[in-house]
Amino acid sequence: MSKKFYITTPIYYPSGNPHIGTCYTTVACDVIARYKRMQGHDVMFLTGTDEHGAKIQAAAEKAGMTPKEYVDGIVEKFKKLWSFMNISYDRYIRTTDDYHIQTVQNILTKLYEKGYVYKGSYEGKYCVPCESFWTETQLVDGKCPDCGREVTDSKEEAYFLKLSDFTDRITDLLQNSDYLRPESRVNEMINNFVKDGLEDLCISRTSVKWGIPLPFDEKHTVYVWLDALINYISALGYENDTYDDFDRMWPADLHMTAKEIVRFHSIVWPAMLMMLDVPVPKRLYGHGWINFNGAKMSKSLGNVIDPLVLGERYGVDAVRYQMLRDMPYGTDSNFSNEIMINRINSDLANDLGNLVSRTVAMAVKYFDGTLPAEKQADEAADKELIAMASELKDKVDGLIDIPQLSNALTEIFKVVSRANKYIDETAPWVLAKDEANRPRLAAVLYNLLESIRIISIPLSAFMPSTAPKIWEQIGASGAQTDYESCGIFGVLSQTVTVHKGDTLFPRIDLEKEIDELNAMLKSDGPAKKEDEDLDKAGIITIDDFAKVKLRTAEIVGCEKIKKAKKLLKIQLDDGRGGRQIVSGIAEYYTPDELIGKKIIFVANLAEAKLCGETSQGMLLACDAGEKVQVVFVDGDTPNGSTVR
RNA sequence: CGCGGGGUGGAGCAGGGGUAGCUCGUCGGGCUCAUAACCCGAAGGUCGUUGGUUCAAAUCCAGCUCCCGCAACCA
Repeated sequence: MSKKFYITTPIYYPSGNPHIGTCYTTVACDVIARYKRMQGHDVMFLTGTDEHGAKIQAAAEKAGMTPKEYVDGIVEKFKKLWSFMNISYDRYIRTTDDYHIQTVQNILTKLYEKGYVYKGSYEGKYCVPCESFWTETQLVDGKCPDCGREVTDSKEEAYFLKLSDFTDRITDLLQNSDYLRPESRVNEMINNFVKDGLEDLCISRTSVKWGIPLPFDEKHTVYVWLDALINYISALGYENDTYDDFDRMWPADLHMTAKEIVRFHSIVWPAMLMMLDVPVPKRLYGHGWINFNGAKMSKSLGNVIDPLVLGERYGVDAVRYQMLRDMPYGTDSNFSNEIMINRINSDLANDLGNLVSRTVAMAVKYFDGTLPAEKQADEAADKELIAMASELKDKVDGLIDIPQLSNALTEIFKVVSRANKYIDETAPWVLAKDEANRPRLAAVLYNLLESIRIISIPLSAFMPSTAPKIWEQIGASGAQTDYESCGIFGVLSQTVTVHKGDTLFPRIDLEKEIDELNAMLKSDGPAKKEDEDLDKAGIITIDDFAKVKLRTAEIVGCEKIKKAKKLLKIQLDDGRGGRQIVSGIAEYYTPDELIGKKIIFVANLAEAKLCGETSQGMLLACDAGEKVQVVFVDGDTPNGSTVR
């Protein structure tokens, strides 16, 4: 009987287009899913999109669409990308699907009846026009951060999830099981969120319309995170009639996520399941981020690399390979065009592609493509290669389970290297010079073809379209490409026929490629962003501008605020008795270099407190690339002069 | 003294008490089957810093320092 294996990606939030980070998570799941299928498991691979919430609502309004229309468009993009990346998901869930909504409502009813969801009140600052609650710290100048209007102290009734009852069980789950991996994340969660006792989670909003209504109080919609987490079981048919896989597939064998959402998956999710008396998933893996040229991946920096573009240029399998190969276990990885191209050239073109190419070429050249049955082994020469190839399956099996995909690839490529070395050691071109050596030459080529066959089987999970091309070239087919046959050396026919094929991975000209990619980045990077800025702000009138009172002042005192990384406390001589402002420029200026300088500041900005310090205004500064440049005033302008 | 992770040859990483290892790059050599690919060899490191434990520390402990996330604040 085959064992089941249920693996999930997070469901992605479609407020923008998919990027390489979501792509990594999904490809990693795909590799594991493919590998498990190959091993004969009954696999369910789930991905999807998380389509409710205020941000979607806002993005849709801006685009002049209904939320549903808006997400429909984005979902198409996700599905297109997954199809392009060869993602073999079995099911795609959308949180706007009826059956999911039904499950969420049923679960909430259950939790409510059990007393795990209770009505309380949410206290905070409320902005009436925006219908939004804000915490003290979110306020801007004590006003609504969205519209800038006054907020009032307000209480809103809200529903809470009684996480506080589960502190002990969650602590136990995190510390005494191997649920959360890598282990380094356990301390992070315990110290930050669990140690002092879990707090009940507010799980309903009246301000967000685009969400699932609470079945027992329709004024409220469900907090998106709760809605989202439930997808892992609603997609199996838990509390709905659309699917019927829950008993067979649950608990999940692996939830794959990126590290920033480990918190919800390691605390809220298992607690919810405990409340429902449903078993918790077997494992949660929080992988690191892909950093681009050392900086955090971000759209505002214009360094998002479009997986579609990369895939079109280098081939989908090459991109899949590089992402997985360079992501270490547990921590972040670096990405740059150079890293990617070097990886493709050295591993895929030089080592793997060339190995296949030279082996097949020799079989064609010396035997017209079909090996003779008569072979002559040389145990001393053949032993190591055969041993390494034969042991590969077990090694990769173990690493896939952990899951250390990068190390699995390393193991596979150790055999590739050994095979290349074997060619050098046996020097087939020398053997070919003497007819008497034909049986030995045939054995050498056979051993190489077998090694390639064995390598290509686990590799087929990572590079699903390359493996069949290899099989075609080395004359492997049917059961010779099965998972089981990967553990056996000597499966290919003794008189196998090879077929010379196209180059698997053409070498890439590094310099030329880098130039072209940089040119692409420039053409749709910062310029585009500026336009968006303007669009967003809209056109203002001279009267609007007149509301802002700008004045000059001299910096007479300046010091760092100790508890803050970015803040400087600045004393100004504004010609009217002085004032204090706080500015977030500590990373770019030292107090000494500012004292004595004249600057321009906003004089009629409402007072605010930052890290306990009062700020009575704001100095003008401009973004200068990565840095911030304060606007200084030359000459002997009197302090307090009006700027207009 | 907020919470975590990390500082190992030019770059990226592995190791986690007992001759410092891998990939890429560099230099030299070999080979000519192959995608200017492949194979061998060499150079290059006081394993961030100071002190401690130990017969022995990159590894354990303490202090310091720098980097990167998260959290609080870029008014």
